[in-house]
Amino acid sequence: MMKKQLIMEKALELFAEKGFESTSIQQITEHCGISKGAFYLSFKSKDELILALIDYFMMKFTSDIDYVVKSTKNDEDLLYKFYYTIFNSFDKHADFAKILIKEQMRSFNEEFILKGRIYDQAMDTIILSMVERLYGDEIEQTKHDVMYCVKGFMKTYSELFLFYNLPLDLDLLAKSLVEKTNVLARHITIPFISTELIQLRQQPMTEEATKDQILEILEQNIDEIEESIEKESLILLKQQLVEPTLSPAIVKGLLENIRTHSHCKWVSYLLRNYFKIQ
Amino acid sequence: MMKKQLIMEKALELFAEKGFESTSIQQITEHCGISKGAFYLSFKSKDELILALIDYFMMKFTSDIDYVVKSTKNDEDLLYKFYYTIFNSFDKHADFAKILIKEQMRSFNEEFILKGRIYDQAMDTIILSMVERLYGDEIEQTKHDVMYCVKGFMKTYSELFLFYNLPLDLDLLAKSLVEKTNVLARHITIPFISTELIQLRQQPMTEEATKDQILEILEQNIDEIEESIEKESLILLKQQLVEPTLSPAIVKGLLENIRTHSHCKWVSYLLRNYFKIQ
DNA sequence: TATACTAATGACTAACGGGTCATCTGTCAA
DNA sequence: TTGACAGATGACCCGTTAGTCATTAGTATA
Repeated sequence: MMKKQLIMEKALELFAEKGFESTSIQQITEHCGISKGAFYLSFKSKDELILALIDYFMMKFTSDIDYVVKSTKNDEDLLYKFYYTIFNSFDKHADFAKILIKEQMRSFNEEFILKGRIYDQAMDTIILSMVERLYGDEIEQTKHDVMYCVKGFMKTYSELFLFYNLPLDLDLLAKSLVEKTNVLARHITIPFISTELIQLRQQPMTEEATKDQILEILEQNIDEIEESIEKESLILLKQQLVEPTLSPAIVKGLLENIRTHSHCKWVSYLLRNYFKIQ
Repeated sequence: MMKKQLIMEKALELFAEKGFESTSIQQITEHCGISKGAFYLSFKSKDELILALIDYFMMKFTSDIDYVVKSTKNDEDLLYKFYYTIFNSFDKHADFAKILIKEQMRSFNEEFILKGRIYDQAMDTIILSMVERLYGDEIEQTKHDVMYCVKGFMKTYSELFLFYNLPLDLDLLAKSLVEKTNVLARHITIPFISTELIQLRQQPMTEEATKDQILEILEQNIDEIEESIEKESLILLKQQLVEPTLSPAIVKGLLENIRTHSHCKWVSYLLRNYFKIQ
């Protein structure tokens, strides 16, 4: 509802400025112009608010970038579109990007770490698939290093405009990083990150959303939105999940119908992976 | 004195685990086996403790790496030694490295930001001088990008072993990053970070230690250490600062005398820059 | 032993944190 | 006008925090 949105927006501003822990509920409610009690009508606790924010934006980021990678047919454009989309999202949602970088590794809550790792690995998978597609078997040995460098570029270069308020030339930044990525991928020969290392890193969890989990989110989404093409698409996708009858082309079309709907981005991402749709 | 050292060491462990804000004085004193009052005999406040820790380690890191870069004559070894030294320091002082990365951008205190920026820029200067020396004028346009990528590698790759407890092959890591750096420096043509951008980033402050500031630290150091070659060297260097009479060779020798003394690393770094000693 | 002085203690304060709940307000149907 | 009820309020609870200070323990000197 309205209130929840307001609180999330206003809290985000404060979190970006001072971090989670240094921002009190008092300050949030004052910034919203509501009472303390009203806050607890929308969220059960401060942690729930934080988790809601993380989920909201990370689902957005992850599904957006996954779509860009999977839908771009031309390999020539792929890297450019990838970087452009990433930094454009960071720029548009600068407040969240800031807290993402600021709070990245903080371990004050088990659940936060788990959430963080899940999205981190989703991003790893997306980047790795892109790297494999672009450079093929030739870089089998060094692909994880390339993936890791791409992540490094993302984080390092985003700090430049997030924390120093420097003017951002998105086009130049993307082109510059495309070149750097290509140069690295085509010339490096000494891998540091081996497959074993990656597996060790991932050992704590390998959350693959199950059919039931997707179904649950799907039903929740259906309840939330009003009668529309999107709602119909969701219902059809739900039936397809329970009992597959439709052709891949139809499924892909249905997914396209819901892709841009802000509430359905995440379920669209999950379904794309579940149905193995490019 | 003894107590101060104990508190710093024990606090570091807790900070690395839970962060500054989530660690209370109570917990620190319990972990030290001392009373709360005893803490305040050594430090005026929690902030003073944090600043002392930052200064202690950042001076160490910065002066160590500066010395390595300036004292390595063979260009072939330079990058390798650079990366090796950095990651070795991070590995040896993992607790501090963790809080450095965790708390990097947190802005709960103006003074911390300033401190952070000063050391950040000192590191920028060191890396840039190394890049200029290794690759010369050919990369005039892209040198800042190369410098920034080196910093990115440092941060990104250190997370791998700091937060995932993965086994670390220092030699392989250094070799792997040397290759990556060389590849980037020799092939990239599209600069993103221009000189103007760097200047904009640095505008808030360009702390160049003045003669008086160095003198002050020098006197403090002289008071702190006992009669020894190091103390004599410091006194001679102080005289040289007030009234230059000694030859560069002698100054260099004196600096070498104090370089390894843990209390003098920072003043040695400042003097090396002041006297323009390679 | 008496004195003087420093090092150390921990009960205490004041402030602030997240979270609760009795109370109030505004609206709408009867 | 009355009653019912969802939405909103903020005083209040209780735990925790940084920081203080009167008191005590320990030790060196006379």
